Amino acid sequence: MKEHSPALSPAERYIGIGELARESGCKPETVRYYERIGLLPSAPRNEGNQRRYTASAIRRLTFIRHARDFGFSVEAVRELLQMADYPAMPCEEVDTLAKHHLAEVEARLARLTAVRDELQRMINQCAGGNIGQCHIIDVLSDHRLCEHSGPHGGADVIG
Amino acid sequence: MKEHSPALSPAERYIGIGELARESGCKPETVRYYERIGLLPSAPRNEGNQRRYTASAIRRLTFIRHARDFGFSVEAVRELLQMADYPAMPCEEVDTLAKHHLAEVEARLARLTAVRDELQRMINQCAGGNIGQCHIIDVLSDHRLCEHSGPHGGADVIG
DNA sequence: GTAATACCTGTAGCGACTAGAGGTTCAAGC
DNA sequence: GCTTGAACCTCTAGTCGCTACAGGTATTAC
Repeated sequence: MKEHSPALSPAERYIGIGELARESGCKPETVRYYERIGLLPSAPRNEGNQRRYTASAIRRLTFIRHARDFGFSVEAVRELLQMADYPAMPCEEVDTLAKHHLAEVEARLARLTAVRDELQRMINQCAGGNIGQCHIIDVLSDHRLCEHSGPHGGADVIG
Repeated sequence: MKEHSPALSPAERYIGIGELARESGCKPETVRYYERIGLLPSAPRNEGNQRRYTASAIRRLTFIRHARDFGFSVEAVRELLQMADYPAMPCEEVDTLAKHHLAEVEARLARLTAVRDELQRMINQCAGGNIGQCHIIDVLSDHRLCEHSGPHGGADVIG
């Protein structure tokens, strides 16, 4: 099938989902997923029902991908996208969102650092004998052997 | 209903799933989940079909909880538990597992640190005008504005 | 005896994708 | 025009490690 709109400038030529995915660094499945959850608008289709995209989709998807790389949740990205659509609005909310996210990242960093230190400590103290004498197993068996006696934060914080 | 075995020493008295959960710092649902996936052995039941536990279950669950707090995956915990069950074996494998996990934690730390720095940088550079001039939106729109130009590692690494 | 609490099973949901089945469309070469 | 293979389509289910709920039973305290 031919393209829907045959006369487009190079800047507005249509591309398929595969090329969009390559350009923006994600997979076609992910693009369809983002469309399904409303992060990307429903793409126009050609006569064969395949999605066609222009450069603006590449920009939007790159923005999404990049914000996700920064660890913003999909919901936060949704808000950021809405804000980015209104360039005349004050950027206070963007600032707040970013600062909130920074605080979360810093908290995770702190917990992850504590975990790293404790892991290092227990590995260093393992003398290499058998499991019965192994300090690693000891520490895992008994929380009191940790330097930092609080919980390390839960696995969700770590991984 | 009465307990199955009425004459137990204090060290071997049976407790219910709620007390086990409190003792080891997780929830009853999680305990049942661990049993279902085979991290905990099937608990014996009383005549009313309720799970009864002894102190050894508390120890095993505490071990699991603690290893999870360190960020070990459930599969890694499964291996650690198997190893802990054979105290006479050399602890090389435990060591390897722990070191492997440490390496992953360090990699995550590095990526998370890069994300924090970039977030800080973009927040600091935001002059507080409107969204059209907002550096935060700019950076998210254009990866080239990052100091570290590689991908930050994907959201899974972050959150 | 009764009421509150704890427990049971089974199923579905979370977040953010990812993978696969089973079918259609497109682009290129002959 | 025909064939082949890649790219695309939809829909569903799986990942990880729980968590929550519905609808029922058992235990415990008063």
